[in-house]
Formats: sequence, C-alpha cells, structure tokens
Amino acid sequence: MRSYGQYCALARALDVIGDRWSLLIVRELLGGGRRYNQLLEGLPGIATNLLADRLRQLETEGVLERDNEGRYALTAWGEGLREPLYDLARWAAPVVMARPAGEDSFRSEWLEHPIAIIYGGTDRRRPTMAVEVRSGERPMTIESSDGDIRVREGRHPAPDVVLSGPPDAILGLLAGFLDPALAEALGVEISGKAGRLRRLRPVLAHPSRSLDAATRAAARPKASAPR
Amino acid sequence: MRSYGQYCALARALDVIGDRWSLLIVRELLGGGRRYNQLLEGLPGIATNLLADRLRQLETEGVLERDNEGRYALTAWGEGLREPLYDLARWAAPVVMARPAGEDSFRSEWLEHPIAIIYGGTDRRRPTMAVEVRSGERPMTIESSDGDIRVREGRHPAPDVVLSGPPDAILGLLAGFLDPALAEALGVEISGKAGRLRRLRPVLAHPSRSLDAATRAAARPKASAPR
DNA sequence: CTGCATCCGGGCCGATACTG
DNA sequence: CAGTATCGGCCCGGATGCAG
Repeated sequence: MRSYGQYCALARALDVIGDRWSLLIVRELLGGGRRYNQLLEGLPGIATNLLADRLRQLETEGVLERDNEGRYALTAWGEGLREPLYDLARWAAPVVMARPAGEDSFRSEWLEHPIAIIYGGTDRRRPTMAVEVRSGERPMTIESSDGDIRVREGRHPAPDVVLSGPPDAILGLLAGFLDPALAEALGVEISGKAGRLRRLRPVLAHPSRSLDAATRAAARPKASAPR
Repeated sequence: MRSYGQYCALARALDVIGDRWSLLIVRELLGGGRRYNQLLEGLPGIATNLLADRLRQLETEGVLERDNEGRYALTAWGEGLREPLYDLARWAAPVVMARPAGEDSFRSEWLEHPIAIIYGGTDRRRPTMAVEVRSGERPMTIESSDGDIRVREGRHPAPDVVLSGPPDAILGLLAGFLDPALAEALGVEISGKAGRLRRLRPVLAHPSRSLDAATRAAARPKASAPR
C-alpha cells in the first residue's frame, strides 16, 4: 500500500497493517503459528497472491516471522496487536454482530475470540463445566475451570451443554442477549441444561443493546438457520 | 469497500472502518466537528472524491453525522473509536515514530494525540506550566494544571518553554527519549528552561526503545531539520 | 468560498490457472 | 504444499469543473 506520508502514529500504523486482509491475517496468527494453507483456509475469499504479498510485507515490517518449520508466526511486536484488535472488535460488536450472520462465512476456530471477550477475566464464582459447540466445520469445546474460560478444538466426553446451529444465535445465547427459547427459535439445538449457561457470567458489553440485538436477530428469516 | 463476508467482529469492524483514509477521517473528527475543507486540510494527500465517498459511507454506517450547521461530527458510537485508535497508535509508536519524520507531512493539530498519550492521566505532582510548540503551520500551547495536561491552538502570553523545529525531535524531547542537547542537535530551538520539561512526567511507553529512538533519529541528516 | 462531481491513468484487488 | 503468473476490473490519486 502506498504510504500516507504523515508523521502521525496512527497513519504510520496503518502504513504497516492498513492493507486489506492484513489485520485478518494477524487474527489468524493470534492462535499460534500457521502454515500457508491453514491461513488460506481461515481467510475465506482471499486470493493466493494477496496472501503471499501480505505475508511478505508483514514479515519485512517485523509483525510476523517464519519459524524454524517454515510456519508463519507473530513476532513479539505483532503479538502486541491482540489488545488493539480486541478493542476494535469490542467497539464494533454491539452494532455489527447484532446483524444476522446471513451468508457470511464462519470458521469454528473464530469462536476463541468472541468467547475471550464475552467471558473476559477470571471470576471464581464460575462453576466448572464444559460446553460443546457445533457451528462451522469442527466441534469446539468451551471449558470453565478455576474461574477461567478457555476454548479448544474437539469434542468433550461429557459436556454439560451441547449447542449446535448458526453462529450468530449461538453467540447471542452465550453472550446472554438471547434466552434459550429465542435461540431455539433461531435454529439452535440445545441438549443439556441451557439454564446453566448463565452461571458462566458473560460480561455484557452493552446491556442497552441486548434488546436491539434480539429484535434484529429475530427479524431474520428462519429458513437460513442451520448450516 | 467490498465486504469480507465473515461473521467475525473484527472483519465486520473492518467492513465499516477498514477503507483507506477512513480511520484518519475519524482521527480528524476526534477533535470535534469539522467542515469539509477543514478535513481536506487535515488529510494531506486525500482526493476530494474519496473524502466525499468516505464521509457518505461513514455516515450511513452510523460512525458520523452532520450537525445542525452542516459540519461533520462523530456519533456516540464513532466517539468510541478513540480508545481503539489510541491503542493502535500506542502499539505502533515505539517502532514507527522512532523513524525520522523525513518528508512526511505534519499538522500542528495532530500534537493533541501524542501529547495525550505521552502525558496520559492525572498526576498531581506535575507543576502548573505552559509550553508553546511551533511545528507545523500554527503555534500550539501545552498547559499543565491540577495534574492534567491539555493542548490548545494558539500562543501563550508567558510560556515557561518555547520549542520550535521538526516534529519528530520535539516529540522525542517531550516524550523523554531525547535530552535537550540532542534535540537541539536535531534542529529544535529551545527558549526557556528545557530542564523543567521532565517535571511534566511523561509516561514512557517503552523505555527500552529510547536508546534505539535516539540513535535512529541521530542518523538523520541534519540538513532536513527545520521546517 | 464550500462542497462536492467528473474524468482519467495507474496500481491494487480478486479469480483462476499453473508450477517446483 | 506453497506459492507464482496472468489478467480483467475496480479502487485510488490527481487534476479540473462547477453549482450553491
């Protein structure tokens, strides 16, 4: 990308990570080092030459590097983008995530980030429990223990709750914006006791938006629900 | 811009503010409502049609609106971008602001943001004082009172210190990365007691970078100093 | 003077094909 | 598996025109 040519930290930051796709590449790498084809998989819509271009540029700028196995990984500086990106997501989410997912693509690995935002921090009042989520290609497991909540790939042998269906309704349910009945109306299949989800104490970013989110989501035609 | 088509808060945030120039328009509006031509002035290099396009898009997305006098101003949601943008700038600054300003453009109003970052928060130990800065078109005044530091346009009747010269060296001095002698070697004219600047207690983002910043800045040819 | 619209050359983007 | 090559089209940047 052409430089803005401004002596301003924001403009120069955008000279580094302002290109189309650059920040989404960083998002993919927040989960650890990835191979080229893994990145292609996690970035639906990107052209192969663009991915190669961006990787080269981000490497020369010092945001990422290739590890000894040829995989792409964030440098310490690149890892520092996590909080700015989460802040951007937190800013946008109340407005843009309330819109239905529609035809937008979804990768199950992306669950990690909204879950980290919804259940940020340690809260000892959280019970130990496991929730299995099936949305996207692979099953994912959300585990709560010692007040912390983590996400990992794969199934769980004895989950307390299993959720499957469209990602927007599942996230609405987990975030506490949708109650179980409404989530089911939007295509989520729930097995186990959905009521226990509340005890994970989601951090409600903007409670005033919850009604808005619910009504907008409800306006979505039910036909497009499961995927 | 074409949508990424991903159900991900970051991707959808970038659908809203990921276009070239969009975030810099937001930066300009963080200082309050601005007229079209003021924006053109604060965004050196932007084409008029692009400014018009971006303003329209950001307005329909709900990031900004036109006030009753026809000026462009951030909505409450748009104002929420301040912290994410400051975080991005804080992330980039230790690396990219250490590079000399060179031919990059600089507007004196931009001082507001780095000063807010350098002197973030209230610190009662700060003395009441005023620093006049002359870099860019207009003189700016930095005032410290009651532990807070603010920037405003215009001169000061009796400043404790006056700094004029290239913006990179002035900011390096204010941030505490350069001592007065080195700043003068880089083209800064100092009148008043530069030693008092330390008492404003800049928040050093990355002390480990300070040497790096000094040495890199020193590598700049002295010819390009004043502007 | 403000606030754009139009036109045009060049570069970036997106999709597909292809190669070591 | 990990990219490179190619090409149409759209976006960007700069200049200019013009209506209120």
